[in-house]
Amino acid sequence: MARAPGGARRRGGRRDAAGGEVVRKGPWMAEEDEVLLEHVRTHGPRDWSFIQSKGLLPRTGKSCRLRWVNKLRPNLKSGCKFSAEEERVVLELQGQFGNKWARIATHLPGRTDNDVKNFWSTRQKRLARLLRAPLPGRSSKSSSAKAPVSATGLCLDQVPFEGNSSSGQCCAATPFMDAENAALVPHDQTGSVLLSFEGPLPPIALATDSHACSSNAAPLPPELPFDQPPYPLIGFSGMPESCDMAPGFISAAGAMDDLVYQELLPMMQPVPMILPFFGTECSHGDGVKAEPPDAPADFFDDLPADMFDSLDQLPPPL
DNA sequence: AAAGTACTCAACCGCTCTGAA
DNA sequence: CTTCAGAGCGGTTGAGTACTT
Repeated sequence: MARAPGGARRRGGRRDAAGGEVVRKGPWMAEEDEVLLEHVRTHGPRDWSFIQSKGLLPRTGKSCRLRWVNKLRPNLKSGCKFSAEEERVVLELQGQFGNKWARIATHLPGRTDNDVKNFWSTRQKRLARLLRAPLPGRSSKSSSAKAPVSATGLCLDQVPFEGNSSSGQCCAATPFMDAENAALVPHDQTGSVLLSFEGPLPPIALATDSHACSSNAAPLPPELPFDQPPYPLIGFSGMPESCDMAPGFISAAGAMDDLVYQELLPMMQPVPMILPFFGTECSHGDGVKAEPPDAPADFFDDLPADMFDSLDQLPPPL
């Protein structure tokens, strides 16, 4: 999806009285990248404002830094969709930290905070559309950013991300449940019927870059034992091993507010009960299409008999 | 094939944090 | 202690592309 660099863009850059560009904005050109890279080679990734003050580039220091961080920095997985494991990490860490994208990104080698932010934003938009409801209250700096969602508490964020990401060119498919199906399940069932995670999840282990398009993983942060193999995504014996699950479906009913539930109710009518996460896309290369919601008839016959043992009982209806 | 919609990505803005003077 | 500049971060926007109808 490469855009032609230097093309007209919404932000044209400030100009002086003579019309000459003082601060250039918009897409970066290859020559600008070269200058920026040269600066980093000689000075390191710092002194960004030096670039502007010395007239090396008609860009602000901020802009230079951003360009470096998001595009020019080595070891970036640019153009590579989030793998299932990466998605899982994002979901988990967002639950822990809230919208601390930079912090989350430190746990994802090759990913920038912008990547994570975009990923999350896309997910939220899709979710909002599915629920036919507006996104949760806009930023105001205090709401979303400061309110991490617990790993077990359901909020809109906890609804799984449907796998467009599974179509990534070089990363593993995302075997997420069919999000539309998820929306068809009453919230008290999505929470308890699926899986019930009580207590803290095990520490995140990073994807072993096996799906990653580039093997040049950045240094790992010290806080987490990334040298250990990833813990099982779900301690769930019945799961097909080929379908490692992202945790998006790990949802608990309790926190979903009644408003959302009321909005979901009409949608739930046509389908009595669907186990949402079984509408998975266990992609094996080509990707297997999710089961359509209206054709789950023999579906359960294929599942191990004991796979529901670990599931909670249905809670009493509201 | 065309139109509409959804998705992705790059880059901006404004605010906050941090360290030096 | 205060001020200020630079760096960093999160939110937002809109163009281009992909997908669906």
